Amino acid sequence: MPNERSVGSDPGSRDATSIPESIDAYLADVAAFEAGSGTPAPGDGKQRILDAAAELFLTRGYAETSIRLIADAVGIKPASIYHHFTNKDSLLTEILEIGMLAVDRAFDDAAASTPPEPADRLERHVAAHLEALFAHHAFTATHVTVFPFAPPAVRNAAVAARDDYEARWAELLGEIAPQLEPDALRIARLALFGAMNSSVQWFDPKTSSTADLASAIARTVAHGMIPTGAS
Amino acid sequence: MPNERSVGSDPGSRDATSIPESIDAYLADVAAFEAGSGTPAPGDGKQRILDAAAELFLTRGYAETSIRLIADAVGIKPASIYHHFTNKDSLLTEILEIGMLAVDRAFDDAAASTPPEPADRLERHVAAHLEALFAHHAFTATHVTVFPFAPPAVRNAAVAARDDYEARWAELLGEIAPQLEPDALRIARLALFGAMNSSVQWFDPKTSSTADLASAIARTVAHGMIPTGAS
DNA sequence: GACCCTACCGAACGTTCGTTAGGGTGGCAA
DNA sequence: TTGCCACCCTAACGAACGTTCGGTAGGGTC
Repeated sequence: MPNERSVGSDPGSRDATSIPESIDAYLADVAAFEAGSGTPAPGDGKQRILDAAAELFLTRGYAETSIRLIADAVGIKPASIYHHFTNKDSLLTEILEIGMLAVDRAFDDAAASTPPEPADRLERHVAAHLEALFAHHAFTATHVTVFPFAPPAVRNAAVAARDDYEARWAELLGEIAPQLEPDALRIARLALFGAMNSSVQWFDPKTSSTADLASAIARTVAHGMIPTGAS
Repeated sequence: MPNERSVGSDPGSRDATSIPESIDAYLADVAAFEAGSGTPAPGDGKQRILDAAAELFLTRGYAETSIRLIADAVGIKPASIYHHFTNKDSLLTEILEIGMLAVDRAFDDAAASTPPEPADRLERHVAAHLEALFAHHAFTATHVTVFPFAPPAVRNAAVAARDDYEARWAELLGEIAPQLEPDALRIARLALFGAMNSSVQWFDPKTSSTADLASAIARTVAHGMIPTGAS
């Protein structure tokens, strides 16, 4: 309920700062690209800017990444970026929205299938979050490390979607662990978020599988790392 | 056990804007360490620069915080900062060293007392880490959020001490949860770090006690958030 | 008084920043 | 053919950046 799904695939309207459509187009193009078609799609320039900027923002930081550096990475001149984005802030805003959309859809997919056991349900959602985190790594991980230092205007534009996503997790964990009090539940939720999101800084999806990571984290969170018996 | 001895005993500090921090112990150590040059360095002004810079780096980010902004916060002119620090990088380096020293000493204190139960031992160390995290908040939290985007030279200078601290935790958790395999142990350790350190972004030590936070996190990590059930 | 030292300042340096103005393509629609 | 439009360019703007330099006030030491 909290999240809005009325995206649609209508590429018609283009209101100066109308962003959701382009996000949808972006995700569609990414899916098409990953499906095998390596041909440069129309509107390719903007997405290449987004990709390069997200990667640079993530590795270097927002303020440390200049427009000129992004332009060099794409292979164009700095002024050309302003044909696709009104300013640097809007570039980061769009990246954050793409990342939020990715994890939100992953939550949808995980919620669609309903495992019986609470532990399995938790693990499925943890796996969905982590897979989205690394599948669209540059866009989702930006939420973890870059967001805290983003300009206030950018943070304010992204905070609503973030709150919605956290609310979905709060509801889920409330059902999974009904015995926990609200305070403990809130701490457990935020600690779980910290544990999962911190993995973008130390987990390499090329050496291990995200499924293994998800099961390890989910198992620890579900049953703890000390075998039952000790008080 | 927590090391907060000389908070307000001396009327030496005359300013109301500075955050009360017990960094004098650190400065004594630095003076003893650099005894070769023979410069005693009383350093009241330097201390205020460190406090203001740490707070600004933490809230705004490193690149986003200008030397002029730090100088304004302290009440001096930008050029005066270069009397105490060779450049901006060295300012961040020193802040990171102070933060690392704080958590490392907290680990020492926690290790000095040896509780019998693994769960109690874990909780004591979690509490020690979290208390250091919030007692020297601006200096320790900088390691969490600012470090990833610090200039490479600064990161390289701080990475050794960070590795040492992580190794101490790895040994501790290996003793607490000997049944876990190395891979699972590593993930559990890093996930625990992510959970604890993320609290600097959502926990307010003024509304709740860090001890409650520590027990909540430690209990979740030790026994999980799902009551004893089949996996 | 001569000398040194710490702490700070005013003024400026050269560089990089985000951003804008204006011009030139090539392709597609009429 | 003409006109438009998406796209990218060169060139430059003012502002802010980290940093340096020469200088000064004050205090301690012989």
